[in-house]
Amino acid sequence: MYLRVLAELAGRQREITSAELARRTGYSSEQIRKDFACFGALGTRGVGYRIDVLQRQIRSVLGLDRPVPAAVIGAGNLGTALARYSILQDRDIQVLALFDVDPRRVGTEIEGVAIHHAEEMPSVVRRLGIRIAIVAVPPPAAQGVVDTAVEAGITAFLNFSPVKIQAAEWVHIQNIDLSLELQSLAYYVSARSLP
Amino acid sequence: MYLRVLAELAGRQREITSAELARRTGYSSEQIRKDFACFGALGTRGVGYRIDVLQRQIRSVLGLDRPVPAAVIGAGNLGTALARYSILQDRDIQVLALFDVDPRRVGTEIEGVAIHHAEEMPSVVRRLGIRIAIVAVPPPAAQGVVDTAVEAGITAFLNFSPVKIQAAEWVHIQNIDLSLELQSLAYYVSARSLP
DNA sequence: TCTTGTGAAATGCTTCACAGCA
DNA sequence: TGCTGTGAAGCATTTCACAAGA
Repeated sequence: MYLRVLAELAGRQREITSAELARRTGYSSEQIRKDFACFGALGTRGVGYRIDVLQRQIRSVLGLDRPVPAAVIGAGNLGTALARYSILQDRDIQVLALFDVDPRRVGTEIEGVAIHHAEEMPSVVRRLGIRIAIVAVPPPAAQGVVDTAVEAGITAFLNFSPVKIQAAEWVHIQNIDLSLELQSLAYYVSARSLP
Repeated sequence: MYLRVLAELAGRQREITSAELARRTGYSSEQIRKDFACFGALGTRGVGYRIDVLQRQIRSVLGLDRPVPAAVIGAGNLGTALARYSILQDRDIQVLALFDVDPRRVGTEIEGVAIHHAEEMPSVVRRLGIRIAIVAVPPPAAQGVVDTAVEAGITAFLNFSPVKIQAAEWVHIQNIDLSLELQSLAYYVSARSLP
């Protein structure tokens, strides 16, 4: 979030105060100063933080100082949409491959990125240096593709399947559960008691 | 999450203990008992909670005791995929309409659900009783479509645009920021220091 | 004078421990 | 005996308040 706000400001000014960042992000200024202190960024009292230094430092902490090769597993509706989204929007995470098991999809491409058969994962992952996988397969297939991907050397996952995936503790799995998000929305619908 | 686990168990058994739910969800048993106490569910000491009572009670608290009509705003790649996903997967949240401004899309349909022009939002929302909107439009358009939707009477949003949306405090906006999720993944990629 | 950097206080959340009931 | 229900304790996070430095 800091990177996003800083990118907007980068051309216009050289420094930014924690108070101004607070206004733009919605976090408190103390929180921001604590965060920055935590990853070693230091500001100038009476002035603020240098934007370019901050950007470099945050990128370095997040591991975004070079592009990170990624793959999308599952080239159905959601997988395809996510691939398009990531390819076009994100410069830091580069989607270099898709995987699927459907022979009608394998061999085609999305925005110039090839769809490989899931069995080719080990070789393709190694060849392209892929480090991140976005999982968008049907729930019953999720555990299996993650197992395969872990064996191929991937340790970071963004999982869209609504299932709890088991993996070694050094594997990071970040879940986005659309069903859960949708259902929890119902709670906030006002006037539920109306006819 | 409780509903998902309970649905799996519903046929097989009548009661469930907080300890067993803890095993299946990953939350602690005390947490679960506190949650259940909080929304008025009560179990039987020595036995556990009745699954059917629990389901009814959770649905009632969440406002899922009847289907909730919803719409998807933005029928691009992501919007279309989300619509398909919601229509097919979710029985509690019913996507009854899509909205877009592109005349090539307006008038067509996705899985039998019509794509309307965004200008028709007020009348369509009123006619179909829509209470939830899933926002999947380009960032610059997000604030505008939310304003329109709020005026049409929608108070709950699931926003996929990477922008902070301003709205009255009685409007609930839940954000899913794919860029942020992706970028934060980079942090968990192991061996960042390798060549 | 303005803003950082940070211990201390306050607040919120989770876990513990056990009384109470079927 | 087994499991719920819940105050109390422990732990974590956030906010406050202010000293220190440009």
